[in-house]
Amino acid sequence: MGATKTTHFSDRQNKLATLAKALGHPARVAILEYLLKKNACVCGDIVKELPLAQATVSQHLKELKSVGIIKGEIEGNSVCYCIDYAVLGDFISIFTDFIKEKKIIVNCEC
Amino acid sequence: MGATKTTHFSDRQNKLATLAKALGHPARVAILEYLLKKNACVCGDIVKELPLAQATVSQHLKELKSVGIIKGEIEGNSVCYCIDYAVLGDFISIFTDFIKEKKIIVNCEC
DNA sequence: AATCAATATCGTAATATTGCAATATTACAA
DNA sequence: TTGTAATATTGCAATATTACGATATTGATT
Repeated sequence: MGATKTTHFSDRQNKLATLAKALGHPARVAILEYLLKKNACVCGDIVKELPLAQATVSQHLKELKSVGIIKGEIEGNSVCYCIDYAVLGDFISIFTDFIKEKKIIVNCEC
Repeated sequence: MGATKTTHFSDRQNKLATLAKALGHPARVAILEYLLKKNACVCGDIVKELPLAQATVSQHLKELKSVGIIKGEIEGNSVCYCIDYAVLGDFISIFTDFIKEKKIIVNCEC
């Protein structure tokens, strides 16, 4: 085994899990944090910002890109990354929905 | 390698990553969803609810417990799980803060 | 005490993730 | 066109995760 069983879960559950997983590494949190602050920036700046090798950062960027939460645009020699706010917004609303199902009056029976 | 480098990231980044990671599996999303709906329930019910073997569910519960987002209380020979709303609330506020740093006027320069 | 039911833990196989050096690729500059 | 700077990709080693059968543990029941 080792592979996640996704087929038996709902699309919504899988989607939330996939996006949460993308946030599930401090380097990727740091990348997003930086992009949220700068709004957009060149890959090289991200590499300089992080305590990881260029190859590793590139891999994390790829992962964030594959989930759709960021996008990169080639600018001559370099690549400018920015957050895809549509996807991030989607994530936030799924997460918000998820949380909203909770009963307001918190009264754990156990 | 294979181990995440946490030392060079901030506590806040690591915390957010850790909690996001806990949500990064559809089974754990499903467990939390169920607990949010039921407010509290016995382990056996969760096992019945999920398309996974008892041992696997137990492992996922352990992971959620280790992050603190749920807690289990022994009730005779069964265990009643519920969400720790303090921790979940903490998570939500960290996430909200994280998001709030974004510039409202979204205008990607790339 | 013996058994049963519920849950946790162990052991292990399959797969995924993390990290990096080395190398490839690409666009620009000289 | 040769070189250089910026990114991406490849290949690989170390470690983590996922999944589950088997077994242990614990409380309840007989």
